[in-house]
Amino acid sequence: MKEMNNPKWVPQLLAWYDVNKRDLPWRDCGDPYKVWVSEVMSQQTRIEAMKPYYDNWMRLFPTLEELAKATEDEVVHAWQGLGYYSRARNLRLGVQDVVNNYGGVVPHNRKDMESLKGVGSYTAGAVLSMAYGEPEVAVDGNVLRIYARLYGIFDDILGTKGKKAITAIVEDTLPHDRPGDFNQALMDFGSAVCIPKTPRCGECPIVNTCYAYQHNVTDQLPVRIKKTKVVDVPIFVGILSYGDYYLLHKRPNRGLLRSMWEFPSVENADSYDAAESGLTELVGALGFGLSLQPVIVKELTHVFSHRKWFMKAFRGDLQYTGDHTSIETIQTQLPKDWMLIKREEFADYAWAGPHGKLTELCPIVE
DNA sequence: AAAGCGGGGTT
DNA sequence: AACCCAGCTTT
Repeated sequence: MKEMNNPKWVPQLLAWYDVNKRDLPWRDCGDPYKVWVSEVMSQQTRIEAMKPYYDNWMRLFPTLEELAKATEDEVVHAWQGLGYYSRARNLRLGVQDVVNNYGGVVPHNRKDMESLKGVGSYTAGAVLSMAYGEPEVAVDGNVLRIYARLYGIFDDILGTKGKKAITAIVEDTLPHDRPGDFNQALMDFGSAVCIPKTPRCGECPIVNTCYAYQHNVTDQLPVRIKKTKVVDVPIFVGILSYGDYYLLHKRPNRGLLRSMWEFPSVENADSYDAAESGLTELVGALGFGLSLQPVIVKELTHVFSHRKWFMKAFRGDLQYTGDHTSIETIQTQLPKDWMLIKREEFADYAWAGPHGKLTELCPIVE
């Protein structure tokens, strides 16, 4: 085994953790499934935001086997509102892999762990160290920030070079007697003391060995260079009803908010008239005529990581242009990615982000 | 190496 | 309005 460097800040951080650690339901439970779920839910997400989802998830899918049996629609529905829905789909696939090919036992080594869907370098290290006590690092945004400051790393921590440089130091400083506690100590420390904007150096237990503090460059570290451009997208939305039923569309099985339900919409239309003809064409292909009311009933803006929706919602009434027939018959004749449902059934489906907020414009049916 | 993928709290 | 969060996958 490689010789381990154990600088004095490591036991100091562990001592801080022993006093200040957060009490979290998946912590110190020794259950790799619970740790796995919590780690995936935490990706790019604050702990406070995912906690209620975690509790609900464990009620719905308490074990690997229960989750493996669930449908994709069920897991996405349980994930609704949390974002990055591929996490839910991949978690289900990864768990199925473990049940089918690993005898239901989460792997104990990094190679097998990282082969599971949705499990990357960070999540593998987190699960292995926290659930099994394996000496594996878990390098996330907190760790990159903390080490950049502690060791004066001026490489871009979002780039490959910076991440590799820091990972090498983390591997060198990982205490093999308490790897799980150490990784979690870095998370809690990064969330409470060594925070992104203005680090609380006044209450930091390891300032005496911090490069950024000693050299007075805490305002320069870490270096993060990001270049995401947010594209503006105007969207006209039709809240279209046929009697007590609303017409909904399932987004395609690729791209943003894939396979989630939305009200019929037209992107990038530059006028009401263009939107009206777009919606008329959509429902026309289903056998409906449309009377759209030219009054905006709701206007809202929704920001994603790489685009921004400017939504204008209108009401409309549908007329069936085919032979007079029952609602049940019309429903069966619709393509798979369209449906007519009542307001009271809305809660049974996963809504495409901001479309869920438009449901409040629909009358309550008791 | 860069882009795609959500939503919400903080500054 | 910018920043950033217990990142991973696809291109």
